[in-house]
Amino acid sequence: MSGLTATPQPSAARGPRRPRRHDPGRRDRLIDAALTVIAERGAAATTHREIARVADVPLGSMTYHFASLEEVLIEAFTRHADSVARLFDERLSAPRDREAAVEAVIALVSDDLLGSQHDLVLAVELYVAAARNPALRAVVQAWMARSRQALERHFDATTARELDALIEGLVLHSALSTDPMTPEQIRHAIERYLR
Amino acid sequence: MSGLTATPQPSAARGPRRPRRHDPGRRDRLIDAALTVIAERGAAATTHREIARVADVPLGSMTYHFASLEEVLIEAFTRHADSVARLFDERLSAPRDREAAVEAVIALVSDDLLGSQHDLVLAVELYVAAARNPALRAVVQAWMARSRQALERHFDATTARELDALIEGLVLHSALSTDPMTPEQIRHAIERYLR
DNA sequence: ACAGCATGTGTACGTTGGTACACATGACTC
DNA sequence: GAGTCATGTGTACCAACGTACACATGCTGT
Repeated sequence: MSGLTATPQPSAARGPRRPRRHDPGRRDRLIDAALTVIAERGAAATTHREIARVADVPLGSMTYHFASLEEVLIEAFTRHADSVARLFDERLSAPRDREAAVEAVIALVSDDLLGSQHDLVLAVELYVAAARNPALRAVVQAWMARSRQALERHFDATTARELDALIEGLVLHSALSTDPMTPEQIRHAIERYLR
Repeated sequence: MSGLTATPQPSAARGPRRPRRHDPGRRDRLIDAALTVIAERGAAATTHREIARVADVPLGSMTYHFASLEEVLIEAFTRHADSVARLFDERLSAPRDREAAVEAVIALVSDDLLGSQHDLVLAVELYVAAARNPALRAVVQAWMARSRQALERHFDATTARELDALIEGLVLHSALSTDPMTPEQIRHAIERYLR
């Protein structure tokens, strides 16, 4: 252990020697692993080592692919925001009239947003992280703008903004409550607002 | 520095020797300092040392007054939730009719909740922390229940719950937006919902 | 006045984390 | 088929942290 020449153990000391090589797309997998870790432990408790463990790559791989931990977080949250925004786009591109649009919003909240504790935690994690990181604040801005834009396919700008806020509140309260709102309650709230 | 007998420097080495003594209420001050640190750096980045620095007490004082860092966080968030809940109670105890109650809600959001970036960040920090800590989840539950109860002085239970969610969404979106909602916009959203 | 004990203080210890970096290797080019 | 270099890997270093703990001190009741 003199620091030089390292004696890399004769292939069967600790752990089953890692023969891994040629792993294209590893960077992508690392970003996905980062999202898993963020959802499980929180963004602030997310470490190079834990991401590497989840993705089953050596620690050194993290510093090779990312200049800093912050870069990992930004890429991960950007990917997450993109995928949720895509949900909004898809749900709201189908409806042809306002009534169908209302149903689409209800389905979006009940099925997509409330369906996944994972996504929900990621959203709140992003909000907190954004409170202190301008780059992440930009990610949140872009996400919100895209959501509103999707809603504006069917509602005027003011309604879209207010509805977006209502959705946020409903989802957040349901997520944190031991007694989350049922789909019927979600429907009631949204219909009452849009009536 | 042999570990024993400590040689406490002759009163003018590093820092102006600390003659402090007899500080009743220090525990309270530490909890307030903790809230300051949480708002500034985030709950996950809150450390014994930073709280002690802010409160201007030695590190050892933290471990004397609190069994663990988690205990500090729980006490701090509990205090915060209490003080916000008190705001709800006060704002909603005055109105004598529904119209006045609507005005009270608008004032509560515009003046109290949106007025302080500090409180707002604390709320989101609490939500994230609660996602992984059952004791904090209980704090959130109690807080939400109390808010709803205050609203139920003037609105039926369903309306109270939905209104509470709407308030949450409005506040959160405003907090994170580079283009926060104006008091007029807040009024519009709440009146539209309660109309 | 004095003993006892709650309160206050300084420092050490073991752990974990971000990052740096020297070295290894195999895919690709020509 | 050889050489180059992007990619991959192991480990070291230093800083920061939670916590433990030995020691100091003066308020308290008697």
